[in-house]
Amino acid sequence: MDEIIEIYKKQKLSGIIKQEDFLERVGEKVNQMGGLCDNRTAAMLVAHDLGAGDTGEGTGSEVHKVADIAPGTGNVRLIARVMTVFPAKEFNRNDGTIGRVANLIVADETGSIRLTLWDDKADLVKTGDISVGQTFQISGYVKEGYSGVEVNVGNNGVLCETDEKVEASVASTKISDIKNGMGDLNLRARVLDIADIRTFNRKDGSTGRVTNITVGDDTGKIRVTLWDEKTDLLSGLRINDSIEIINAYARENNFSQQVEVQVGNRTIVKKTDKEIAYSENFTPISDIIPGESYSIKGSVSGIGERRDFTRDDGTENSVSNIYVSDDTGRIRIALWGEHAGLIDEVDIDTEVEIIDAFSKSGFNDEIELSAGNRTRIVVL
DNA sequence: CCCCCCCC
Repeated sequence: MDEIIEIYKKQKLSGIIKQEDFLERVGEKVNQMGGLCDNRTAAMLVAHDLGAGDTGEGTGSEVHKVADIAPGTGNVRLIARVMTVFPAKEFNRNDGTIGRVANLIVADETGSIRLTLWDDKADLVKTGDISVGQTFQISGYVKEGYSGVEVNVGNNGVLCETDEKVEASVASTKISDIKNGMGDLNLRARVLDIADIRTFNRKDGSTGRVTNITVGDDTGKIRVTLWDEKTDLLSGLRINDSIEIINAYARENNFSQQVEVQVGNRTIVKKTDKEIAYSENFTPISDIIPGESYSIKGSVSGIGERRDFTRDDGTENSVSNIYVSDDTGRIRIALWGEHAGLIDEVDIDTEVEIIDAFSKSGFNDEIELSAGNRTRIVVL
């Protein structure tokens, strides 16, 4: 209580508010923050709310925007939403005490920045009092860290949850820059294809759900894998929607050897209004070599028959074939399953786009494309 | 952590 009164005096608040009212408001603040604020922090915040100019470290009246924070900014106050929480770590100080440190990524409408929390503030991560999606009033000091400018919040800093609504904007990675192993990945992209949801059994006996979407931006496209409850997002998605994927990670798929974006527990996927440019990269037919995925564009130059067959494993399927020609050559397309019906929709000379078909050396050692369930076909 | 590249 003494320290609250000390702040009351130090901030020369007697001309603004009665001491007892100040104490009451501090109490309200503590309750409002759900126990996340101590008395001293709450007192500084109330003082700030009352327009006090110097409430200690970083609590000057100006609220900084993330984009304005530079290495020389000094103490800052910001209001930002937690985008990522990294686990807290302990370390030994030279004086024999155990220090704690934790990192967050927070964002406001101007960008995102890393917060480094020390000791008591880092403990809030350990106790689960800080999680993705919460918005905080933050006061700390700016420092150049390992991965750029960051805000350090120590014992004199402030980290208080607030109800204030903050639009979070995070720098996005271009698809062509995505590398295996990347974390903390944010993308803005256009939905190009949406697959069905599949269920599978885990080794522990539980049932999982998984699905994929293909997304593109002006630098390329990538397969996105959504797990379990994240597959529910599909019901709200349509092809050509613009989406933001926040806090995803990139992993090479053991099966395809391609890097994919993984949408896990902590990843946020949401639609945006922003138009995202994407143009399909069509390969000239004569450049196709076996063992890759390609998109081609051309005119139908041959139409075969539909055939129903039984696979070795007993499942039924259908296949039909068309030929497609462009300026550089002609190729056979095997149309599997639902694509087999395409032969009824096209005539000779119909323009088509065959997107994401897999090339292989087929019948008579000729290169052909397989249009399977990862392939999208557009009839123009 | 899951999956196709199958037919004649």
